[in-house]
Amino acid sequence: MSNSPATIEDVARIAEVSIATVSRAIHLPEKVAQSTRLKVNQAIAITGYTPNAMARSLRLGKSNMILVVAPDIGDPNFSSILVGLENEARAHGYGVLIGHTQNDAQRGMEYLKFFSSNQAAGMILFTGILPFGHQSMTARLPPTVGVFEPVFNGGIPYVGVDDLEGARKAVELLIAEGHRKIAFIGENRSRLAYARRRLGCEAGLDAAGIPAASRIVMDGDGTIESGRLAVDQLFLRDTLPTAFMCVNDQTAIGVMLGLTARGYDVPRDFSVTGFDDVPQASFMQPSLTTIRQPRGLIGKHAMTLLLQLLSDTEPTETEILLRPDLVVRNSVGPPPRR
Amino acid sequence: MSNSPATIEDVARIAEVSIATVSRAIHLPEKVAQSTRLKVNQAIAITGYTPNAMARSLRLGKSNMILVVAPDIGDPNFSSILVGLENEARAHGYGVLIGHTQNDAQRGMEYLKFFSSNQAAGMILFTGILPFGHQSMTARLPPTVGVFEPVFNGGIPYVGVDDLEGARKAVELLIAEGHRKIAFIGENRSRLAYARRRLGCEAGLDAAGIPAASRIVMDGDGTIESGRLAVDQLFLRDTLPTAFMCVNDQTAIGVMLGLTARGYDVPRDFSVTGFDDVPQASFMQPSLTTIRQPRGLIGKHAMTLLLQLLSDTEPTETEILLRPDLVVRNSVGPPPRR
DNA sequence: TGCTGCAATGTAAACCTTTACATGAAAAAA
DNA sequence: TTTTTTCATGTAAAGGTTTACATTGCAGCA
Repeated sequence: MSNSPATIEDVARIAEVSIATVSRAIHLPEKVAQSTRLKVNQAIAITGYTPNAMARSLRLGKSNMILVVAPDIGDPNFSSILVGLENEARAHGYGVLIGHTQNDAQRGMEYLKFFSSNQAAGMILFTGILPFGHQSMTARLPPTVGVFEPVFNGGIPYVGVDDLEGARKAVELLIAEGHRKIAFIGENRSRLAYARRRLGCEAGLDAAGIPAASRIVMDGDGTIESGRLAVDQLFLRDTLPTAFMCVNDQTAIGVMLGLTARGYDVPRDFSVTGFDDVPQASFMQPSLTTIRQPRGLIGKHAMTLLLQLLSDTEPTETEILLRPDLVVRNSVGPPPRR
Repeated sequence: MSNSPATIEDVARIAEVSIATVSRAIHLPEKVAQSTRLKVNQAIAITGYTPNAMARSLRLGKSNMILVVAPDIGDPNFSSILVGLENEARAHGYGVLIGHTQNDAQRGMEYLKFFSSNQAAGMILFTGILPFGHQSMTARLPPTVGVFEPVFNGGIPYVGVDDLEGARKAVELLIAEGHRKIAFIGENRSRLAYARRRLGCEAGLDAAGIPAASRIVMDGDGTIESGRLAVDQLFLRDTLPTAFMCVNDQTAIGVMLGLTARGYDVPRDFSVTGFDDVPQASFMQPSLTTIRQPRGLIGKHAMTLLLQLLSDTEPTETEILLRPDLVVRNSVGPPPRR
C-alpha cells in the first residue's frame, strides 16, 4: 500500500485512461463515455482518491473556501450567525473556515495571505475595523461582506440589524410603562452599532417629548462588569432613573446584578432592557426583556451577498438592515410610586 | 499596476536575479550575498510580494496550518481553550484554522480533505468521536491530538482535565458541609468526560461511607433546560436530596433556576455545585461553586503535543490530565435542619 | 601560471491539477 | 466508397513554489 495519498495519476493508471479523462470524468461527466466513467469511478473507489484542493486552486486561480474573520469567537452572538453562514455557503458548494484574530492586526494580516494564495475566495468580516492595520492593503481586498457594522472602506456591503429601530422599540416600551427618567448605559467608542443604539434611544425620548434634563447617559464597554460599575456610579448621584436601557445584554445583566446586590428588585424598583437576546437573557432572574437579533438570518443574508459578489453579479443590495424584534420578558414594569 | 498578486517571478525580474535566488533570500538568507539579499528585499517591498502558500505547500508536501475541529463553537469552554491553542501554535510558526462540524459527519469529512491536500498539517479534535463517519479513514489520519476526551482510536494522544479528581473535590466539599443525601445530575451517554465525573462522585460517596440507598442519579443532556427538568422530576419523588452535584455548569444553572422558581433559596434550602467554571458561573445569583478547568493550559498542552507529533519527536506523553481546582462561591452551604 | 575548492547564482524538474488543442475512430453524409 | 462531422480520449502546458544539480567566478595555494 502506498502511504502518501493517491493522486489523479494513480487513478488513471488503474482505470487505464489518461489523467485528463479522469479529471473530466469528475468535473464534466457528460463529456466522457459511460463505460469509461464507470472504470474511473471504480478506480477512485479503489484508491480512495480525493482531489488535491491546493493543486486545483493553484491551477484554477480560485478556491471554494470562505474565510470568516472574527475578533472574538466567544461573543455569544457569534455562533448562531456562523451557523447561518455555514448553511448558506454549503448549499452553494462552498466551505467555511474561521479565522480568530483576537483583535490583533498581526493575526488579521496572516489571514489576508489566504487570498493572495487563493486559499479562500471571499471573506466575511465581523468588525468594522479592517483587521489588517494600514488601509494600504485596501485596494487588493478580496470580495468581502461585513456583519453587524459597515466596514470602514468604501463599497463593502454589509448586513446588520436596524439598531435605531430596535433601540426605539425598547425605549418606547419603557415610556409606555410610564417611565420618564431613563438612563442609557452604553458605549459609543468602539462599535458603530452601539452608537446607533444610543441614537435610537434619543430619538424615542425626543418623540415622547422627554426633556434632555431628565436623561442620563453612562459609558461602559459592553461587558457585564461595566454594567455593574455603571450602577455603582449612578448611585453616587442625587437623581436616579427609574429604568435602565442597556446597549447590549451583557451590560443589562451587569446592571441587574448591581441592582440586586444593592437589595433592589427588578422590575419592581427598577426596569431594565437589553439588546441582542443572547441565550443567557432568558435564563436570568428575572428574565431579561430585550431586542432580538435574527442571527441565523443575518448569517444567511451575509453569505448570499458574498456569493453574489463571487459570481460577479452586481449585488442586489449594498446594505441589508434586518428588523429586530422586541422580546418582552420580566425585567420591565411600571415605575414605582415615590 | 498589475491587478493579480505579485509572484516570485516579478520579484526576480525587478531584483535582476533568478527566482531561485529570491526563494533562497527568503528561506535561507545566509546562503545569499548580502548585496543580493538587499536587492531582493527592496524588490519584495516594491511589489508587495507575499509567497503563494498553496504553491508552497504543493511543492513542499506540507503546510503550516493547524485545523481545530469543533462540534460546537458556541460551547462556553471553547473560546478560551482556543486562545491557548492559538498562542502556542503561533509561537512555533503555525497558524490556526477552525472547522465547525455542528456534529455532522458529512462536514467532518470535508475538513478531512484538508489533509490529503496538505492544506493543514495537523488536527486538534474537540470530540471523542471522529467526525468522519466510518473508521476506515482511520489509517490515514493526520497527526491529531484530542481535547477533553480520548479519541476512540488507538494511540491518539489527548489532553483533558482529571474529571475524577475534580468531581471528588466537589462531592467532598458537600460532604464536609454535612450533606448526606446528594443527587448527581448528569449525563453519561455522549461524553466520556461526563461519565468520569459521575464515577468521581461515586468514589467520593463511597469513601465517606454513604450508603447507596441515599444516592440519587438523574440523567440529563448537559443543558440548562435539562437541569431545570431534573429538578421537576425529583420533586415528584418522596425523598429529596439536600444537595445537587451537577455534571457541568449549564446543568447547575438549570437546577438553580428550577429551585428558585419553586421558591427555594440556594444555598439555604439546597446546595448546588457545577463543573467547568464557565464565565457565567460567577455571575449567577447566587454565584456558583464549581470546578475550574484550566482552559488556557489545556489549549497550550494540546498544541505542544501536536507540535511534537509534527516534528516526528516521539511525544513525551500520550495523555495529559490537568488538575482541576475547586472554586468556592456561594451556592453551597450546610443542609437545612429538618 | 595553473589547479582546487568554495561561494554565489542559475537552470530545470517536480508537486497535482485543469484544459486548449491535437489525434483518432466511428458515425453520418455524400 | 469517400468525405465530413462528431465524439472520446490523449498530450502537453501552465499555475507558483522549492531544491538538486550545474555553472560561473574568484580566492587560495603550489
